Amino acid sequence: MLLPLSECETIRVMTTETEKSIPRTARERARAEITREILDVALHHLATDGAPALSLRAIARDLGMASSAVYRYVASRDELLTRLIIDAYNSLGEAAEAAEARADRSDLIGRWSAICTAVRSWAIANPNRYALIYGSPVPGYVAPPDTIAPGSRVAALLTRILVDATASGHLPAEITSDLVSPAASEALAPLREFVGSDVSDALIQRGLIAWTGLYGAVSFELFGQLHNVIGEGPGEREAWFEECIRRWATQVGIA
Amino acid sequence: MLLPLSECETIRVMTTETEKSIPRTARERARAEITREILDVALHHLATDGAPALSLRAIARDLGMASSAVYRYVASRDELLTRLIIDAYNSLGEAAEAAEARADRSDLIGRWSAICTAVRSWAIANPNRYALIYGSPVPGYVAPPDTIAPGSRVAALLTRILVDATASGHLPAEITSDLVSPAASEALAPLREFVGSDVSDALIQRGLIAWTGLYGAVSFELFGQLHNVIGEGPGEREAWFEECIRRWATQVGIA
DNA sequence: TGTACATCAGTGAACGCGCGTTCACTGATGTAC
DNA sequence: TGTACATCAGTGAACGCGCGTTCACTGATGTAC
Repeated sequence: MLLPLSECETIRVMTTETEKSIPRTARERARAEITREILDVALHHLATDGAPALSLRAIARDLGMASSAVYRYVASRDELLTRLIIDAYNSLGEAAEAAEARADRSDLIGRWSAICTAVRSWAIANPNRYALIYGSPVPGYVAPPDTIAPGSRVAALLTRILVDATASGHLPAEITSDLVSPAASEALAPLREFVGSDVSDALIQRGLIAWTGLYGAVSFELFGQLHNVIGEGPGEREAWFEECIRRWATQVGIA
Repeated sequence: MLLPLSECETIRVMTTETEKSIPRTARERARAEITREILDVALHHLATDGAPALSLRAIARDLGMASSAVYRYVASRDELLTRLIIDAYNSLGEAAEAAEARADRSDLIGRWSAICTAVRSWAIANPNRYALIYGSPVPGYVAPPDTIAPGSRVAALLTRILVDATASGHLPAEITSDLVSPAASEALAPLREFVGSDVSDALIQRGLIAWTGLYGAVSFELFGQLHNVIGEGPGEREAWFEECIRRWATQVGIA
């Protein structure tokens, strides 16, 4: 699910100008517009009924066209799902990137916090899109490789903080002296290719736990696993999440 | 999703002898047997095709009976789902309890580790059952209150370790002196009722993060989010998970 | 600028499938006298 | 122990629904001369 950091910059450009040159002919313009409409309606169905209930016929119905006409724009239901997945990853990635960009570069904890908060906010605003990318996989559906790059955007942001933290030289001793078992170090090989060689195994491992912890916490909240665990009054969930952020940041030595 | 600790002991008894007194008449015996068969076939379908594809008609077909006959044993598809959910929670809970019981009572880290490992092993052995209870909720389905108690069993085990850790007096100073924001403390109120008043807010918060982290890690592994992140060679995932356990345990002050 | 042909969007009917659930009915099992 | 009645399991047909996908076709838009 990850791409080397070096390639990540290009992705951002690619995805934002995904609708490349302005369409010339009337046909091309109409095509782009209707494709957009189909995706919008699909997104709306996704938001209200969830992915399993997503149906090409229902989309066609909403758009007032024959169900067969949709096939001029979308090859199959699976392809539509793939587009929605990529779209969701990009939407989440953009939200996180925008939030992180607002923080001072040297304010590592501020950047960390901005990302976590953005992920949670986006998930709450788009529960079904979140479930689509981070919930249980749809049985029988296999995500094509095009989803990998968009799916790496948030992770890339977090990783960059670890790199910067290492470069700053301010990491606490307990982390710089911390070691990881040789077997675990080996298991981190794929990530190492992504992160580069400056960051220590221990810090990678800690970052990884924070990363899985972030999504674990958001998923639990979203999927109802925190009922009767964390209060649901105004601000309570936020206060709790703040504490989580603080602890994750401490874990990776930037708090 | 949680029940006061005091009530948890009784649940264990309840659920293990859920098939109460031995059925007397032939009819009752047959009924119990066929109900069992229906659940078994449902479980098998769940394992191979996942929850969304679960169908009463398919189950009837496999059992060689008319589709309408299933309704003598199961009120509706939703009710069947509920039974499978409860069953899954109990199966997971029993696995975790059994593993934890094998550790010495005073060996807190051993108990902690046993629980985490049991959860992961069970999830890997039963991916669709895991997805059923910890994956994205089925749109339109609402879990009835009967699922709460079985769903609390693992959490109860972890909580008891926090209680014992507090009672032991061996918690490191950084935890006993750690504080949580007043707002977060308030948010923890529902949990506090579950845990009792001995355990500090900070420790509850840390336990909570470890808890969500555990399921976050297992979900990520199971749902394919760790592809190209953690190596998939023999023992690599296990080595990585061991490190996670170690860090979570450190977080709650028992490592 | 005008015509001939190719390209493409959209239609409507059809195929073949599966699903959950209900209902009137038959026949076996259990129970009370 | 035997009979009369009630209970229950299981059948098969039906209702009404929705789905993904294909295909031959019409009519509009684009292109090359």
